[in-house]
Amino acid sequence: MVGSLAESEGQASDKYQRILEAGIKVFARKGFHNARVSEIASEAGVADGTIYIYFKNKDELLIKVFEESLAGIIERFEQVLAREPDPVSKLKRFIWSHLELLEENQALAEVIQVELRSSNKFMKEYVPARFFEYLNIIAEIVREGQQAGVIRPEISPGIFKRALFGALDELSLHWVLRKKGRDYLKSSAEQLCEIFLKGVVKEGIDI
Amino acid sequence: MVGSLAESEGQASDKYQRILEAGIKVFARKGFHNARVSEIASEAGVADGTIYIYFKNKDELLIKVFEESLAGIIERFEQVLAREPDPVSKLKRFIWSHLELLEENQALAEVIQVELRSSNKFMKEYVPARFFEYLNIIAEIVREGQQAGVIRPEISPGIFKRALFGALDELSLHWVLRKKGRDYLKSSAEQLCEIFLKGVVKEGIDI
Amino acid sequence: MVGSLAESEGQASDKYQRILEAGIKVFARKGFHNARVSEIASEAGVADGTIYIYFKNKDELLIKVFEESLAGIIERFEQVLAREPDPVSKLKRFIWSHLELLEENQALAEVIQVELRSSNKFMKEYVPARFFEYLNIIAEIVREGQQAGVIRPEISPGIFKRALFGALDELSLHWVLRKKGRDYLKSSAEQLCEIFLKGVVKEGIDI
Amino acid sequence: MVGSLAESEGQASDKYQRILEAGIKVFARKGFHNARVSEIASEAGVADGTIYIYFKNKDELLIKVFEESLAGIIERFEQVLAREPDPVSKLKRFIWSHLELLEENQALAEVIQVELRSSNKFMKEYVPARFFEYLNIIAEIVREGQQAGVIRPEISPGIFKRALFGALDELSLHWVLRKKGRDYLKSSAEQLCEIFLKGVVKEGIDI
DNA sequence: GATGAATGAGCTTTCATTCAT
DNA sequence: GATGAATGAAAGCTCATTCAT
Repeated sequence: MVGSLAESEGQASDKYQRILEAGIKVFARKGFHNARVSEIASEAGVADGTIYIYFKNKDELLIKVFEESLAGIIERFEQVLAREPDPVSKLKRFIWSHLELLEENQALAEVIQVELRSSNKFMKEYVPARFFEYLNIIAEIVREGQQAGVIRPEISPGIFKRALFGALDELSLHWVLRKKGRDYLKSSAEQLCEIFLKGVVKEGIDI
Repeated sequence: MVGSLAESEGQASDKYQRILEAGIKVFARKGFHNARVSEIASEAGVADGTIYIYFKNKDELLIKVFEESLAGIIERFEQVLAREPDPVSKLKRFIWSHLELLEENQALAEVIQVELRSSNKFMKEYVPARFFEYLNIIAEIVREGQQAGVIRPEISPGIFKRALFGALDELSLHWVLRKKGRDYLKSSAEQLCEIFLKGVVKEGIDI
Repeated sequence: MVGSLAESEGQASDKYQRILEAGIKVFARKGFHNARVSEIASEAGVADGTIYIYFKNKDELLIKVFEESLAGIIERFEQVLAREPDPVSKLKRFIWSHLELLEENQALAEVIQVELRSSNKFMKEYVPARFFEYLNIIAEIVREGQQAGVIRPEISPGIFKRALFGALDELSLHWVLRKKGRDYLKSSAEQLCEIFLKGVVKEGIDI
Repeated sequence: MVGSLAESEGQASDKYQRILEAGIKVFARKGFHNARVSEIASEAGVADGTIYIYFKNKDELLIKVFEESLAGIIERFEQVLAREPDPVSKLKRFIWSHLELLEENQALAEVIQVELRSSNKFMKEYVPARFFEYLNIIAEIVREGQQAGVIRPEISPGIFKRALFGALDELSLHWVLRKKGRDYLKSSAEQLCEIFLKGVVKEGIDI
């Protein structure tokens, strides 16, 4: 009796957190539509009904999975980027960090890569505020670079942020789905730095 | 008799085509999982069961929607690109054409943008051959440019094609989901040409 | 044109017969409920719709399969039995012939064994007249035997006919379903003769 | 509170049993293929989905209906037969009991008579272990009788058990389907005892 | 008569959600 | 708060039957 109490009460009410993490795992494994609430519950070690105490429904759980995960990522990124001396290194660091993040945390990566897309669609009303925050890290670096005179002023930060994210996203997706190795992520990072910083056209060529 | 009947009925047995187009519309409107076979059927003006005469199941319909649509797009792109004199103009033309295509055909765009993703996931076994063909148009231009000496040899065509597609894709998604106006697409095209051809870093800055 | 006409008209309109035979095969192979009208059609080499020219519906086809098949069997049995000199040999011959018939014509056997049962049920209104005719062959032999003084008068022909048919049926079913060999049918025939003619109790034992 | 609630609800969670009994009724009424899961559910007073908590699917429900019902019957038969002094009376008692059982429980009878057949077919892989147990009660009596010297040694218990069951089965079917009265069952029992114990041929007649 | 493409009613099964305990 | 048995709506798919040719 004591033992079981200790066990069940063990981590106070971390149930919210546990469900969230179970959500990441199961959404990653099965995709949103194929994820079963009961599977998430059992992964989290709670009863099915318990999920509905902490989340309004399955959709909201997915949203929270994004939001909370991104919150952590954003915080971490801001710390990492603060250590970089200039906007150009920040941009490089962003690219590397985004891809490294995936490697460390594939389940979350799959949710963000794949489910964010399909959910964007069926949850049209949901505006992914955190995701915008994440994108704006990029835009902010660009603006900084423009102020510092190292990034061309004709570049639109709002479009650039999506272009870069899209590129990262597509390469990540390919890496996730096609089970590419570690080297593929490294090459991707190097190449993206080249492309987004210097472009592909040879210097001196008129375009 | 035959002729007039065929005419009044629509176009004889264009049912395959009609279902395909209804599929595009409904998948775009609802997403794959929320699209109801019965809705596709009624959109196509056929009975539910008729869909199963032409397609093995709902999954196969989605696949065919991609394959057939992309086949048309690829053909069209190859014609358009053939008219461009050099690899750099081809790359620009590709970017513009991709975005113009979306504008003309929003429903198809939504399916390709969003559903391709979520289906990639649950149809892991399906290898989207046509999509690879599409991507390879980009890679081919890069290779051409490298041979012609106008594109830097250190650029990997295989990674570049995904980076560019990802960027186009993300901007398109944003345009589709956030109902941005026509100008947004134009700016996107211009900016992407700048970014991917010349990079964002000011000339003369050491990186 | 000539060739195809010759072919299609080849056997005049034996289509009725062909469908009937296809019905036997497919009902035997799949059971009534799992038999597809289209499979019967293709087995018969006709179009699906053609079946509805010759038969009101699937149920009626099943009924006709029984009736027509039994008609042939009854005719054959009457010929065979007419050659037997006395009621007791007739009874023996009936048992042997019933089992031999199965061996020659397993598909029909399965239909009669299995589908007759389940169809009796869902087609409650249908009274299998031909089947009664078949059973009455047995009853008639018993009556003959009673008149000739070789069969005990206290035996009810109406109950005996069903008892014997049931026994034959059950052994046949076992043989059909469990893929027993030829010997099993021979032993069955021998044993049934023993049991139904002489009973199982040793002579002299009081019961 | 607990007790009274349990009482008012029926019998606590007898849902398994209730579904089983509803299954017997509906399978008997409609046959396996025409029985609707929703009808069984409403007959049992539960929701459609509840059936799938207790049974894997409709097929398994049918199997369980057999197995559980036969288990009860076999137990009852063994008790009844144990009270009979000798193999011959046991055989008589078996015949009477089988037919009496039907009378008491017509719905179950119909399922066993009719659906067992059609299911044997479509569930070829399912080996009706309980049914074999039931048959073996007969075989065992025969063996006992042979050891006791009251049943002829040339009778094969394995064939006899099927012959007797088939006869009982056919008469029962006729009784069930043709709505024969109580007397028909009595005559059937008497006649079967005569036939299976003493045969139909008059004593002294050479066969 | 013959065809076979088309129909659409109707089925089993799943699973998010509820609520009595 | 926590549970998990029960719910029941809803959807993909099948296939007997029809009917324009």
